[in-house]
Amino acid sequence: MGKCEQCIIKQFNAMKSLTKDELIRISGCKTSRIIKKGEVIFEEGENINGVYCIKDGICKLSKLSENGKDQIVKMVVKGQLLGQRSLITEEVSNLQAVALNDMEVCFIPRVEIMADLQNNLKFSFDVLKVMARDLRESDDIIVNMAQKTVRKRLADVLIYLHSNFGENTDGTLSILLSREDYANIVGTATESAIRIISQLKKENLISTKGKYIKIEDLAGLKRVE
Amino acid sequence: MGKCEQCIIKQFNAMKSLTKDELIRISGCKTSRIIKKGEVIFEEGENINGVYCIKDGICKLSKLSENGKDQIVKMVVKGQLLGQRSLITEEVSNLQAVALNDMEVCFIPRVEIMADLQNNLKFSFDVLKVMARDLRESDDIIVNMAQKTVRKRLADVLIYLHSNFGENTDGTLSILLSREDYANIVGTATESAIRIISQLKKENLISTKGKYIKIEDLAGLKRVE
DNA sequence: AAGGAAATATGACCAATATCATGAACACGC
DNA sequence: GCGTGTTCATGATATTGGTCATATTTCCTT
Repeated sequence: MGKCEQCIIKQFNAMKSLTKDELIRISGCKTSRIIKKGEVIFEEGENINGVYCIKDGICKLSKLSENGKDQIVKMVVKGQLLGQRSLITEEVSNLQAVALNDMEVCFIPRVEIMADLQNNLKFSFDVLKVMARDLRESDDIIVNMAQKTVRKRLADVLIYLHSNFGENTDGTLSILLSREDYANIVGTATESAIRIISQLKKENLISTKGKYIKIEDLAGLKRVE
Repeated sequence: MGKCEQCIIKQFNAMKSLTKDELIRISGCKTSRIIKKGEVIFEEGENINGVYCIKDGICKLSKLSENGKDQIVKMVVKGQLLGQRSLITEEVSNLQAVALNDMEVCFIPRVEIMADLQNNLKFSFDVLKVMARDLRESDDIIVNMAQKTVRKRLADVLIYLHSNFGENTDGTLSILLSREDYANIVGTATESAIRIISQLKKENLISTKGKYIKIEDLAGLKRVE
């Protein structure tokens, strides 16, 4: 099992602010785990009891709505921490986490992370920064949900996925989502998402290869209203 | 001007975790201010340069959408701090703040609050807790925006205002919002908000006295789908 | 108290999106 | 390779909500 103090992944999250001693301590109590695509990492209402540091892969965080639909509220990727909020509010998770591809994660038990949060000011301030940025992002999502059409939101998601997760060698988006996932991100019916994807295809803004989507005209996609 | 170390408002926010010395220092550099109803506290894109501690009153935080509509993302009330996020991300504000009634606030300059955030662990952890809870709330708002009808969202807002801000002696909601504000909270056209309010009135779930709204049948309002 | 501006209210119509139905393509176990 | 379930696709139709037009009421100014 890798050692935290030598792990390069921590560069991308607040754990870079931990001291060498703290990292060695964490290293001794963490557990590594492989999570397969589609596997549930934790459920809504579950006591997470710690934090996941994502060494590789991507997962979706979603919340079940009263109408039975899952709303995806965030994607958490390689380099980020998963589960901080519930840790800090000391409540069960309000979200479900599901792996979107095969993942490699380290799990750090609650008590260990809490000890550092309450002793290492630089660390807790770093987490604070991440949260403040998340809140800003949430504001934007709320505004988009409230004010933009489904078509515009879907175009935005494609652009977002492209700029954040990049493309495969054939130019398709490297992150593979089902049409239902797309619907659950923009908050619409699966049929509507499919319909709009077909439409964007007809307008030559994107193309599809099976489930894979390729952006053909990024500038055009940005112009979608 | 009041002294922070004796101010009871701090009980309701993270400032309760500051030491007496820190409070005395803050007290010496803070400025008190009365803000009239409708007045802008800060604009989107403005450098806030500090934090407001709300001694009395309520304000709305909104963001201008590309379609020209203002989306209200949060209400901040007596006892809470305003402007923490921008302070922490060290960016200009992403939101506009406008007073919904006459307010009394204390403004604490950035450097002073930052000093405490970076020296007092209990204080920064308390702010962290508030933010984690805000994030949780944001998740709920995103899900509601994405999955619920305007009618349901508006009913929810009325219930929220009732349970959070209470009622006047005549039973009307103590917080007075324009129909446009209601529209900007639920993310709809003003006409739609007006229409739905009229409809709820016809169904005897609420009644109105001028701009004031009174909840007549809370249980019924909760049943709205 | 009068006049005018702003907020509230309502109707008519249209566009966006949901829902239901059905079929085609694909994926997987045997 | 063959069913069989799942995902993708598309049509028909219903519903929701947005936009524009126009009253009506409220509120503010003078």
